[in-house]
Amino acid sequence: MPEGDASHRLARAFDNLFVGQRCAVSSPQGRFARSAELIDGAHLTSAHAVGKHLFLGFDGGPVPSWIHVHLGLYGSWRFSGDSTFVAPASIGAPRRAVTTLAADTGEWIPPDPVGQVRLRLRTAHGVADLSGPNRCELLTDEERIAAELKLGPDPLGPDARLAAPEFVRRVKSRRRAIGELIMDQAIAAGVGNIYRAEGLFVSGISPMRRGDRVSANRITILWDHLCDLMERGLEGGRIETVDPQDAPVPPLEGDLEASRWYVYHRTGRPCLRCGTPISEKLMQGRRLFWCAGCQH
DNA sequence: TTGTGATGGGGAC
DNA sequence: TCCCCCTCACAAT
Repeated sequence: MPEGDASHRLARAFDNLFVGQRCAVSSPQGRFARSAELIDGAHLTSAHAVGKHLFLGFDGGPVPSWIHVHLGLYGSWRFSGDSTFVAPASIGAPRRAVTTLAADTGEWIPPDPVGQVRLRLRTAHGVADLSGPNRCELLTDEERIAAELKLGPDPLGPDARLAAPEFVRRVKSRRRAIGELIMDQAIAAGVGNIYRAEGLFVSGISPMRRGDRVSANRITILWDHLCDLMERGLEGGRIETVDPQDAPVPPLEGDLEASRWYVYHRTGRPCLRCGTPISEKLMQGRRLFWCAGCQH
């Protein structure tokens, strides 16, 4: 259930653990078997993310080959390896950690795949198992570029801060509610349901306000907040948006997550800033949360 | 044991 | 707007 912070964290993990190494590529589940065979044994040469999309580049084939992964709602990667292989147990949707099997010899042995593993990448030191992706496919370089061109500016992309005017332009040209717009990956790549709710709250913007009726100045502020919040999520390894200054001390009873999010999953609870009960409704089939007292 | 929801997205109407 | 896909943890029974 990753938003952009998770895919960028994944790109970093692959950069550290796999780039430059020869990879055994397989599909224990079978659904990616035909493609896996084509790049099995190739070297991973690059890893990068754009929005929620992860691109892994391989050499060795007749044409440049990319594995394109989008985790969707349920997808996740699970990592395990020897002592030189330092990675989080998993990134993406919640998954039980894999118990690492230590052989008597002390040598690392790849664990059996757990559950439905669409894709396994293995080096001499560790494995990455992908399960439940929305998308997992092999692309040519041309196709990879086309996929990236469909996406709007990424708050975690290179020079993201300079992209504010482009974000303003894309929002201003639409009449749809800004809460819908910023979930559109062609308008901002990487923003999902949590960053939508939290970004709009921190910016004081009502999710229902039409894009063309938000001032350029406020849209710029929203962009900067999205950059801030998502950088924090990327570095912290989890989405946390509440400024320590706003965190209730001691934490609110029965609201243990109170210091993590302002509005997301806090329906009916008091706003951490103004006390107004947090509102909820469906927007585009997704649960939307906001504070009617703080957002206009 | 069954049911349900979850940080997505695409395609058919 | 609805429907379908992908997977699994956790709640409800």
